[in-house]
Amino acid sequence: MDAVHIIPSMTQVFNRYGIVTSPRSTYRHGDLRRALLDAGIELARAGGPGAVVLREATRRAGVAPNAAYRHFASREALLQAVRADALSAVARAMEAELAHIPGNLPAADLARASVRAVGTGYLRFAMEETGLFRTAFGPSDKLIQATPELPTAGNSGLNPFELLGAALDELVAAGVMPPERRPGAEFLAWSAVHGLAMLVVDGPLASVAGPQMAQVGQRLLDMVEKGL
Amino acid sequence: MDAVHIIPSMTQVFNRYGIVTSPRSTYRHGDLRRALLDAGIELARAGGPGAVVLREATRRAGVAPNAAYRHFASREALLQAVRADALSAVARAMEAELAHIPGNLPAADLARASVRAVGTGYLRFAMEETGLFRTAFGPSDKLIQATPELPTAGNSGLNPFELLGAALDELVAAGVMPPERRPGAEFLAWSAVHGLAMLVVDGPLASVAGPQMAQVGQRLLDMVEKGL
DNA sequence: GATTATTTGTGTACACCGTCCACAAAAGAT
DNA sequence: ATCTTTTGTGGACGGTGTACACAAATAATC
Repeated sequence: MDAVHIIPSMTQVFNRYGIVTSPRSTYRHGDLRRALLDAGIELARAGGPGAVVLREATRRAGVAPNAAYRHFASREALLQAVRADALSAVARAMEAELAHIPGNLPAADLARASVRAVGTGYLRFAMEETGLFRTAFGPSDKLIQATPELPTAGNSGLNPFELLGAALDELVAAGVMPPERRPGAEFLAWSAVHGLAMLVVDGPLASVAGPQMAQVGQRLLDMVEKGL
Repeated sequence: MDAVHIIPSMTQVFNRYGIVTSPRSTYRHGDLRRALLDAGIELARAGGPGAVVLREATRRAGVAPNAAYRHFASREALLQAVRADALSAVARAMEAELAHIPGNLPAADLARASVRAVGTGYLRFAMEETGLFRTAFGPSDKLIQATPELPTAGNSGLNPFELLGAALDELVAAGVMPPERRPGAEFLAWSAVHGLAMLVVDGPLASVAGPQMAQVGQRLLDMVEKGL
């Protein structure tokens, strides 16, 4: 099969910056789903969930608006896919933080450091990738759940929630946390960190706590560690 | 001035349910700003911030879409006013919870109960008035600040944040919390409670923690109390 | 290899939204 | 009684998501 075909319409294709996007040489796109997803991720990164606009994604992919519907049932479905990608980015941010823990710590300290690393990664991601963070945890029609089709895990194979759970398990294994406190503990820890992130990212604490986020974040993790 | 005038157009006015809304008997509305705000609040209550739609508010007020612009500079401005109202509803929910504290407690217990009441009111409001809660704390172009024009206080004259601050002050006054820990403590407490509310209200914990919200909430408040 | 079926694009169209502009009616000021 | 300001109406524009019909490219089948 020859890959070069007549362009269906000779009208030039411009992207939204007015720059000529090379029109596809084939009528079929190749991997439109991927292209739309990438465009969606870029939009989310820059402007949060509200910026994930179907028509704009198709524009960036150099394709008619309706083409999107061959790959996503709706705007919400595209957003869902972007969300999954953002979640695995959160997981990778946590893993990066976990990788910085010195290797020669006693088990109890290691466990505590792991919990902190998970929380710190979460907060760091919220600050550095605000758009993606808001997309990952912003309001959605359907709540996201890890499906084989939409993986939310990082390089370790664990998604953010599972990474937190693993760190808490370490805490129990190291004898730092009594086992009877373990069930449901991820809800508490997650709530604290998530709340701070949300309040700073697009809540009323943006100006107040934003600049000192690192300090406030560590103090919040102190509270979690002490109160869990 | 006679209040009854000729109706400018005899076309019947329908609201979106198809029910005939009595057309205004005067060309001027009377208090359109209030009517739009009420409509906006109702929309927010039912569907969160995204449901606050200018045209729908004007429809409910029985008025042309553009009339709204005589009272609100934009949709966002209307939303801002709704948000302020929702915030004062949060404050009232907290005050209702504070009012249930028995009056004969020792100062330390009273202070602790006050902090819990503030948190419980917050969580209760999130569960019972989800739409308003999401509107109050959802993403906004401009972060809301208490202005005389848009009051956010409850019956006590304090807004939610100030109510929390007052409760924490009690904690210090009663000797429960060392004074050096007081500055910034509202960020920590607020984060924890806010996070749980958000995760349950339109986050991934809706199905997991939603049903046991009361228990999880109290356990979260235990953590805050112990860890602050 | 020619014909058919299936996938994946395009084009047109609709309803809805926020918002701008010009105009008209009511109310207030002079 | 006239003029000015406020507050409503009407029409229009560009943006969105999405439904429907059609066309091109690929895959399947005889």
